[in-house]
Amino acid sequence: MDPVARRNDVVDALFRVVLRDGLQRASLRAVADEAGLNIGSLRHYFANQQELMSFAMQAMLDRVSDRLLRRVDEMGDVSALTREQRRSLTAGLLSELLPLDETRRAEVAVFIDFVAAARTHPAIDAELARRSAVGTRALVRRILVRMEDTGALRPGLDADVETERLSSLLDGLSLNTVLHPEVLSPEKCVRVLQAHLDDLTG
Amino acid sequence: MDPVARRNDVVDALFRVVLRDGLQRASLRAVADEAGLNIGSLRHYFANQQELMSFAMQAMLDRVSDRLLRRVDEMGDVSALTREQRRSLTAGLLSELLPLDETRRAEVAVFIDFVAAARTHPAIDAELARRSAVGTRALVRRILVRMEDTGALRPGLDADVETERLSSLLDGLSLNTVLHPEVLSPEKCVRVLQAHLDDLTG
DNA sequence: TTCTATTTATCACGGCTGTGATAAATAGAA
DNA sequence: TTCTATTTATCACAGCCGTGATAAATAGAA
Repeated sequence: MDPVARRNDVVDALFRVVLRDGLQRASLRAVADEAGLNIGSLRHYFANQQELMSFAMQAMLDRVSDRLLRRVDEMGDVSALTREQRRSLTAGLLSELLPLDETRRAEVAVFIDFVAAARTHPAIDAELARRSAVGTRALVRRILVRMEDTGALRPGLDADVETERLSSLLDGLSLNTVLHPEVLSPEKCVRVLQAHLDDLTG
Repeated sequence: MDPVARRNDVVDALFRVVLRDGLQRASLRAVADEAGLNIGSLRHYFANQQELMSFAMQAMLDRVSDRLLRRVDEMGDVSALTREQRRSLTAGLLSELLPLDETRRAEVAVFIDFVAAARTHPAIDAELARRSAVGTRALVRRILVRMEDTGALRPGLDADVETERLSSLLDGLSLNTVLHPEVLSPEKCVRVLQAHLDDLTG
């Protein structure tokens, strides 16, 4: 059996447990049960809890990152597009970070548990959580710079401030869509993002 | 001994534990130790874990709510103020929700653990978390409406969308300031909020 | 003082936790 | 087939958990 595939199976099981019962209940035994493995087998692939958690969090970040890169690849040559088309692509790219379907909703739910736990839980790598925040801001900043280069950005904006404003808005929208779906629906989530991008365009 | 004061002492101890070690480690024994009580004493004031958690979360919401109301009271007659003064008051009021000092930082840190756990943890009242989200939006909406009434709001804005945009921005800013202080400082947090309010003014 | 209600303090139980140690089963190469 | 390395499966241990039950101490009123 391919050990890489096995580890991914375990990570999938972990995500299901966290989504359903919360990170609190994601014990080694619970994850092993969910994966249909004996705890001994699980421990053969992950020496201890810390290793499993770090691997799982890294795997989640990789998945999101891969999806984003695939989006960028599919975009192709941007210079040949109209301003309207470019705006749509930008919105689509950032939407990749929002919990708009069940897959991304699960990801964000698990992610919230992870970053919240990273503040205090010894087995969860706080550095990984920090890197994801930095990564989001790097992406958002690149998008804003590109908008500015193509003249799509309203003049007189502070790049630092606008990067943080859009990044934190995305985080807040994700948080509320997942934790309070009856307060913030995915559709409204998109409308808010759209409104913000329109505002930046001026 | 005043039972009300005792319960508040316990809640304070709970907050300290959650801030330092996370909600995960806030067991009845740990909270009792932090409060300098025997677990038996603690259980005399709180029959079980669920009762303690609900009471603590309610207490936290009350504290924030009280601070907001006090702010509103101190504002007095708004109509006598200049536009600039009113803008400053608005920013100050909303800043009450941001983790700008150690007190509010602790509150937000505890709050994050609570709302995240509310999604799955049986002992934590999810309805309370929902109400706090609804409450924030009611406050933000009232502020936006008041701005519109005094002509301080840029025309052509969708109230629903702007309410959610500002609310989620506040949530995102709070989240990142607490979880990634090296990425988002309290000072930058304020600057971002200020920029957003300026944007709404037009 | 005596009685009563409040408050504080222990003990015990079953259950779950991560993990060390070790045995059993399986698969693949020689 | 035989040997070896991988994979799977158990057992045990110390530690923490919430909670039920009950005893001890304290305070305040009669």
